[in-house]
Amino acid sequence: MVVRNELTDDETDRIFRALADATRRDIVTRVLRQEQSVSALAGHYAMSFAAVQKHVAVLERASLVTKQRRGREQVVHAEMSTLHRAARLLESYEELWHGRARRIDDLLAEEVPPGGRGAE
Amino acid sequence: MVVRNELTDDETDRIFRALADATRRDIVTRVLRQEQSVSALAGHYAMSFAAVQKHVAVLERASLVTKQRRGREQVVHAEMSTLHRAARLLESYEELWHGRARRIDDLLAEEVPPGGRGAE
DNA sequence: ATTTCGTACAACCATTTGGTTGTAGGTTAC
DNA sequence: GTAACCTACAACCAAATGGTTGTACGAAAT
Repeated sequence: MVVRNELTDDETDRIFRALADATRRDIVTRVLRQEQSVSALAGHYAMSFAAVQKHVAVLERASLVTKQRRGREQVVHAEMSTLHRAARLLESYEELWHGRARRIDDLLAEEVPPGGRGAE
Repeated sequence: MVVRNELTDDETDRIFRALADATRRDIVTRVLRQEQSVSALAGHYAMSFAAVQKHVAVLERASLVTKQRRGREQVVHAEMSTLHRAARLLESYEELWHGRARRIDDLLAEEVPPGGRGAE
């Protein structure tokens, strides 16, 4: 299987949206430590089983977790590669910022290249 | 000023939710490269000025950017520390995974002697 | 002074989200 | 077989999201 290292906008949307909820982040940390069935996960939260199931589904659509049947249980485990790629994306933002100092030198040297307004 | 290195659930919610939109991520990368006024930013997108203004407000509430008045413009610049802390959070998930075979309890028992790793 | 520019904000709308309950199907246990 | 358990999914609801237009106000340019 070919593993692209870059994320599409949609994939990134789903990943960050999935991580933008404390319950889902908690689910992620739990299954990072140890994979668990959906109902085992549900036992930890003060909400219905169906609600937890939905949260898992959101994480699954974001490829942050996968499910695997085992008997009558569905075992949830973390998908590290996705988490890693999200981390790399944020790190690339940091790199972008660190490269900003160089750009400022250029600006000072050149003082606003002509035609700066139009493009893109 | 004391800079907590950990994020509350609410802060983390806001950060990831803010990043879960392609337009807002693009705004972040633009102001990471170079700070820009809100209207300059708005010029880059096929949506109303008010919509862009709202996106900036979402990023601002997440502390991913700050605004600074300059003349009649409001200049948006990136808040690296927040981006960095989000990146660190994801990295801590990765560390969690790498250490998952070990007993976490031992780590917790030993960690953080009072005053140990406070300010940054 | 008047106009123009950049911003702020309210009101409105369609869609999505995060929760609920209820129903149904497949597995394991008795 | 029957009961109990785990999961799936639909229907429903309140609240949040992402967009719009319109109005208003301060700063700058004329």
